[in-house]
Amino acid sequence: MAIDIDTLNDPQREAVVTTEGPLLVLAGAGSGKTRVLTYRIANIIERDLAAPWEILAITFTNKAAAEMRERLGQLVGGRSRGMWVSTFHSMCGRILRADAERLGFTKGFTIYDTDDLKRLYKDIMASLNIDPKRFPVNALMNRISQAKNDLVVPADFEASATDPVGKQAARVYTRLQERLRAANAMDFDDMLLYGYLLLKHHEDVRAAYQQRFRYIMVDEYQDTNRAQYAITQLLAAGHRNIMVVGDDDQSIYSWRGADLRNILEFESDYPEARVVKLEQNYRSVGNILAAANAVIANNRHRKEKRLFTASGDGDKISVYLAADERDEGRWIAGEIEKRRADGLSYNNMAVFYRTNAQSRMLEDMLLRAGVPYRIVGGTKFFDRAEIRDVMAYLTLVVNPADDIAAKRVINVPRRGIGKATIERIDQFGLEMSMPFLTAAELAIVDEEIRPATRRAVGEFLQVIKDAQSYGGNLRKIIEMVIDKAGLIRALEDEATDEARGRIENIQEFLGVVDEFTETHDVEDADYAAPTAGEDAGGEPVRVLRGDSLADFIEWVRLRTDMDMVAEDGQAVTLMTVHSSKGLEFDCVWVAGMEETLFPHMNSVGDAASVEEERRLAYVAITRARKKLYLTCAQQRQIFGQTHANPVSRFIGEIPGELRQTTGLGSAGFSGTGWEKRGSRRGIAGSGTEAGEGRVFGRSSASGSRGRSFEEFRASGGLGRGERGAGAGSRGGTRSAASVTDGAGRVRAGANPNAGKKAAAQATFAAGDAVDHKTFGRGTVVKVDGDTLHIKFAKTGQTKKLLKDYAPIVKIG
DNA sequence: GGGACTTGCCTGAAA
DNA sequence: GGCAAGTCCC
Repeated sequence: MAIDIDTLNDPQREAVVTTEGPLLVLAGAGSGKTRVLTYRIANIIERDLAAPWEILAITFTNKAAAEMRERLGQLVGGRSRGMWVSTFHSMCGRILRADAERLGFTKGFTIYDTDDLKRLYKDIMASLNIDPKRFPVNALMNRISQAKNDLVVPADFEASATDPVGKQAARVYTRLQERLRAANAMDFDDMLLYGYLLLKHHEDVRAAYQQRFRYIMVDEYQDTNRAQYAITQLLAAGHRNIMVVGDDDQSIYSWRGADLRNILEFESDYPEARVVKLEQNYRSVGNILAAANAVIANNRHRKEKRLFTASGDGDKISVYLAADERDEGRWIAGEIEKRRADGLSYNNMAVFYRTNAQSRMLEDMLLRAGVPYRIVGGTKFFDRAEIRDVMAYLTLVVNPADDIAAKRVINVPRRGIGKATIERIDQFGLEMSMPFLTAAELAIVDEEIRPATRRAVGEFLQVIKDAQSYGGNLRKIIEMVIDKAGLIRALEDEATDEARGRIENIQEFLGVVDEFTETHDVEDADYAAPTAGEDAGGEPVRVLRGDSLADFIEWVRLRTDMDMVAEDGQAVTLMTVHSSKGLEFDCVWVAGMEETLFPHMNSVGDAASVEEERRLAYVAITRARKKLYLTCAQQRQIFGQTHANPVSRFIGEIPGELRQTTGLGSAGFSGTGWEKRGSRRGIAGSGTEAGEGRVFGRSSASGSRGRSFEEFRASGGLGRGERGAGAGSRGGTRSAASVTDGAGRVRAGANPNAGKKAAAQATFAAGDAVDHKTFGRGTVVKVDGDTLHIKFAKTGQTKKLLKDYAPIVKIG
């Protein structure tokens, strides 16, 4: 298929056809960045400027890489085969596997994720007698991670660390790298660090990749850290055909090492660089774009841009002042149903929040209103204990030196191998400098250990050995390991709902195995060019084969739940603002627009952090195509404490004529009786009781630029046509968001026939089957006013629950 | 060795 | 308030 360059605007076209030399593309939100990237690659291919394997496109997430690959497939079909479209980490993984020996690793090295790494840290800290109370694990981990991202090796770190934490970190860092190497393992940061060191110190390797990659493209360049920057520099030094794409206004990851200098100084790194600005926004209506522009204009440190759009103004931005987070969630649910009634699909709607803790109440309210939703992030599939257990077994098959994996599962499922035995083996292994697994082998003949325990150790080792010598295909090997280890059997014996859930997860994991096999067919590899370390012009190297256990493990390690956001069915998307980057929806709700929440309290007080929060707000606003809603709550429970915080400064930064405010006593708020309950509670964080017992905005954020609810309303925050504030309509009035039926019971969600699964209605009768968030399935035995008597299947106990507060859903 | 109880934590989160 | 890790106790 030919690409049609005429459909691009001028700067877009310039970026596409500028193939030679360094190119910086400053791509504003919604300016068609991905299109430019894919068209540019397609253009290179179509004009035969390079073979596919001479092109490298780097993204930050697997999801982004997969999307790009798909869009490229549509543009150039099979000619994208062999192209490296990958994340920094998987690219480094590939480079490192090919020459692992040069750095003292073998090709089968394991990648440790944060959880594995933490175990190792604790281990090391114990052996170095470092008190985790004085030096928290997380602090040391952060410090060392930062060092790795800055390409500081242990020796350099030691020399520069003068503060107490730094000194301890230096000890840990040195030992950590030794232990990782002994376990033939790397953490995520090491992949970049060692990737860099390999290229830096092995000239033949560097030269091979420098020659190979004629064209290099890096997406989201504003998010690169120093290590990624340095790797990019090295790789691009050959042909200097380096294109980076980014938007400094969307840099929201400085806390994980992203360095804005990388993009701001691109032009001094490459003086001959061409710079293209994409400023036409094709996503949002005028009012939304104007709001975004107005907010971001308050940042002092940024490259000046003027985003514009050709589309009309569209609706004003709706601001809703809720009484509390419950009201906020319910209002959002109501508005969602209204938009749904207008004919908009749930898939085009999303609710964002600043912190994950906010999702609970929003979920609860959507559930009650019967609004189907899906959550991005949160509990991660691959982080579940049962999945990690399976992965640990598989890892041991490929890398028996992986002590963390061995210690994790030697007694999973329970085999009667206790702490004492594990410590004994571990100690012995450390003394003899042998892997834990080898030490365990010797423990079988250790007379000091009980015979039954020794037998159990033998059984455990046998599982690994059997798998190592097993010849079947990938799925068969994995099934065999699960079977021989008895993982599912042990769960079956538990016979609880939770255990059944875990079994389902393991089965789903097998589905993931199939997915891997399907998406990594053997042919793919035939298109890859030789890597360094192979004879030049030799056999094409096979990378990621569909049937290799080691490849499967790496693939799993480098992927996350972001990749698993299935598009099945109709549902509203719930996620943090951070995870919304790169996405877009017709309608967007941003909840919790209050000082101390957004901007977050940890950021106020530091100008640079506030600017990052503002960029975050900018990202949130620019996700919306047609309609944007911002909500805030007058009071809110955070970690069990009630807080009353002023309206977010970011709302104030949107010009008044662009927004329309409702809430707090207006028709969107009433008739449920919540407010009575809520008002009985005290309000923390403000020692002041204002008139009528209401305390507005006198809490933790005093002195900030956010405005209290009263100020906000008094200052004309409520525009024309808005319902009056405090109009005395509290209680008893019908509203769109909640309907009171004849019996005084409340049904959340005004759209009764929105046919969705698990439609929750807050009306219960005896005999109803319900599902409780923690207690599981149960049956309503009796309804006593607001109190439900529910008998739970799991425990057999009957509990009294308040229908409006308990996390229960009617099912069936 | 394993279950019950207590403590401490808590922004965001890719690979 | 909720969760996970650590500690205690049988």
